[in-house]
Amino acid sequence: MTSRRVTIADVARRAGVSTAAVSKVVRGAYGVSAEMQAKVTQAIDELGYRPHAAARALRGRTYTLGVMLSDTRNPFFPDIIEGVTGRLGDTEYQVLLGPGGIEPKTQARMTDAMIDRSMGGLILISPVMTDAELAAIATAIPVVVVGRHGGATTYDAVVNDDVMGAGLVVDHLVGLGHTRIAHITHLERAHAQGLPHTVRAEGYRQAMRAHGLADDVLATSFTEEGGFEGARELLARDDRPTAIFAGADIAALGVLRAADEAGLSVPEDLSVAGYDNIGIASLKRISLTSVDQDGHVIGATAAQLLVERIEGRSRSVTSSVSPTLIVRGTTGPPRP
Amino acid sequence: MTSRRVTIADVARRAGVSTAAVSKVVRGAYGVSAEMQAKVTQAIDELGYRPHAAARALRGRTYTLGVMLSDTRNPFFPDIIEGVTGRLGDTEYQVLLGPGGIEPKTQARMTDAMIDRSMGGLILISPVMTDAELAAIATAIPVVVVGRHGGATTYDAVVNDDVMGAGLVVDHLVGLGHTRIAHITHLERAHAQGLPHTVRAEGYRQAMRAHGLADDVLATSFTEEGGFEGARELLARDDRPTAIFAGADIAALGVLRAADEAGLSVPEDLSVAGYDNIGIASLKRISLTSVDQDGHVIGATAAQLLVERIEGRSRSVTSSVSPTLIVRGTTGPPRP
DNA sequence: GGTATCGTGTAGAACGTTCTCCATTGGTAG
DNA sequence: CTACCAATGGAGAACGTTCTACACGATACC
Repeated sequence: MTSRRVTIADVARRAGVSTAAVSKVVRGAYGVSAEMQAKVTQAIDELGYRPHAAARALRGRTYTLGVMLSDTRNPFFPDIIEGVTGRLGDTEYQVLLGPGGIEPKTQARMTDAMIDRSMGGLILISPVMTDAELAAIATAIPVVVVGRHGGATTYDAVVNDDVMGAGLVVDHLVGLGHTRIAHITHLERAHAQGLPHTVRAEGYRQAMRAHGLADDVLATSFTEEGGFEGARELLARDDRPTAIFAGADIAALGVLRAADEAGLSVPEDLSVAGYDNIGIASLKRISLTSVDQDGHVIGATAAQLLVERIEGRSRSVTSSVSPTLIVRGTTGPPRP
Repeated sequence: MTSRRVTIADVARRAGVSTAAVSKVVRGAYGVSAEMQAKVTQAIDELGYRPHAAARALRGRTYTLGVMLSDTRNPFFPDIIEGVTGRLGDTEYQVLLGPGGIEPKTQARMTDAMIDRSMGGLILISPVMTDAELAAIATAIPVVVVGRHGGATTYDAVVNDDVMGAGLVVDHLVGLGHTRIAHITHLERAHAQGLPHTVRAEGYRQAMRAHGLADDVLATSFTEEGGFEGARELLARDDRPTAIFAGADIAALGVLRAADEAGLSVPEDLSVAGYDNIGIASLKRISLTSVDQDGHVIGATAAQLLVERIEGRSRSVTSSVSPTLIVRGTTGPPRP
C-alpha cells in the first residue's frame, strides 16, 4: 500500500551508473566528473530521492544534532533554539529537540535515547547530572553543555556570565542610590553544582562587597509564589530593603505582587529587578528591569562549537556570553 | 579511541546463543523459553546493551515519535508536550521534537527530515501547509494533526473546540449584563484554512447571534501590540464596547494596556477576556479571564491516537477537546 | 510405530547506505 | 614501446538489526 521509498539504487538505475557513484555525488565526495554529477543530480531530482538517515547512520555520519531540554517551560528556550537553528539553517545539519524533563533519571534516559538514535552531537541545556555522568556521555558523542558553570575538560561549554549579570544589577541599583539591596535565590539542589542561580547569588555577594555593602540573600524558589513569599518576608522587616533583586524574572513578578499587596509603589518605595528578560518583562504593563542573556547568541555559539567539535577539534572550549542590563520601569532612585 | 558499541552479537556471544535469539528476547517476541529469557537478560545487563535505533530502523520499527512544533514560542506548547510525554512515559516510545519554524517551507523541510529519520509517526502541531501536502505526508507515515479544524480523512486530528470556547466567553459576558462585546482576531493567512483564530471568530459570531446581539469583529494580530492597537480603536468609538474578547491572551494583555492608558478601570469600565490561559494569566497581578485549552489532554490524546494508528487502526478519528472558562478578575458586570 | 503438531532455537537474507579497494582509461615520461 | 601515474567509475563488504524459513527434539494422536 505505502509506496516503497526511492533508494539510491533507484537513482543509480535511472542514471545508468553504480550505487557507489550516486553515493559519491550525494556526499559531494572526490572523484566525480562533471558529466556524472549532472546525470545523477538530474535522476535525483526526477525521482525525488532523499537519503535515508538510518541507513546512513549505520555506516557514516548522520547529519542530526540533538538538543536536550531540561525544562520545556523555561522561558528563554525558544531563543536558544532559534539561535541554534539559525546558525545551522544553511548547513546540512538538522536539529531535533529532546524533552528531558526535570528529573536526572529522565534526562539520562533522553540522552541515551539520543545517542541510540545516532545523533552526531548533543547540546545539553542546563543538564542535571553529575560531572562524571556528563564526562561519560562526552566520550560517546561530541557534547556542548549550556548553562552550567564549572570545569569542562572533555566537552565544550557555553555559559552566561552570571557573575557579571548580577554585578550589572547591583551596580545599577547602587548607582541609583540604594544601599539595602536584597537578593532572592533558588533553594540549592543537592547533586548539581555550578547551576546559574548559585553563581548569580555569588555574583551578587561579590558586587555588594565591592561596594562595601552588606549582602542579604534569601532562598525560596524561582516561581511566582517563591518570589512573593520571599518578598513578603523581606518587606516585613524593620529595615526593609529599598530594592529587591530576584534571580529570575518569574520570581520578580511575585515580588511585584507582594509590593502591590503591601501598598508599596514601584519603583518609588521599592525597586525590583529580575534576571532572564522573559517576554512579558517588556510588556508595558509590567516593564520589569532585567538582565538579558541573549539566548540567540548562546544558541548560535553552542551550535558553532558542536559543529567544530564534530568536524575534528579536540581541545575543549568554554565560551562565556556577556549579559546586558535592560533598565525599565521597576527600578528608580529610593525615596529619600 | 571511542570504545565500540555493545551490539547484539556481543550479547549473543556472552550468553552462548544466536543473535536471532537475543533479538527475540529484546523485542519480547514469541518463542522464547524462560531459561533463554534469563540468560539473555543477564548478559544484556552485564554488558549494558542498548539496541541501536538506526540499525533497527532499517528493518523493523523504530520506537520514535516526532512532534513538529510550528512556533516554539507558543505558550501552551509545553503543556502539549508534557501531555504527549506523560502518555508515553511508560511505553517504549521516545519523543523527539522538531522545531519547524513559522514558514511553510521550513515546516516541510522538518517533516521530511523526520520521515527520513524513520520516525514511527508524527504529531504536527498547527502545521501551516495545504491539505494536499498534509495528505501526502500522511501516506508516508502515520500522522496526527493538532490544532487545525477541517476534514481529516487520511490522518487523525485533535482539535480544541474553539467554537465552544468562544461561546463560553460570550455567554459569560452576556450573563454579566454586557451587550456591546467586541472581538479582536488575527489577520487571515492566505493558504491555511481552519486555523484556530478563524474558528474562534466564527464561534463568537454564532454566540452573539444566539443572544440576539450584533457582532463586532476587528482583525489586527495576536501580539501585545495588536491587542493594544485594536483596543485603542475600539475604545475611541462613540458607543464603545463594555467588553472586549481577544482571541489570544497575548493580545488581551495589549487590551489591558490600552485600558490603562485610556484611564479605564478593569473590570468596572471594561471587561477583558482572552483565550489560551497562558501561564501569566493566572498571576495575581494580571488575573486575566481566559479560556483554558488543557494542553495536557490535547497532547495525551494526540499521543494515544498516534500509537493506535501505528499499531494498526486505519479508520480516521477526530477528537475534540472541550475547553473550559477560567473566570478571573478582568471580567465583571458593566457599570450601569 | 509412524506421523502430525508444537515449542524452541538458528541460519541467513534483507534493509539502504558508506567506503575501501580494485579495474579501466588515457596521458605522459623515459 | 613500455612503465608509470592520475582520474574516474564500480564491486562488494561492512554497519546492527529484524524476520522468514527451517531444523530439531519432544509430545500427542491414531
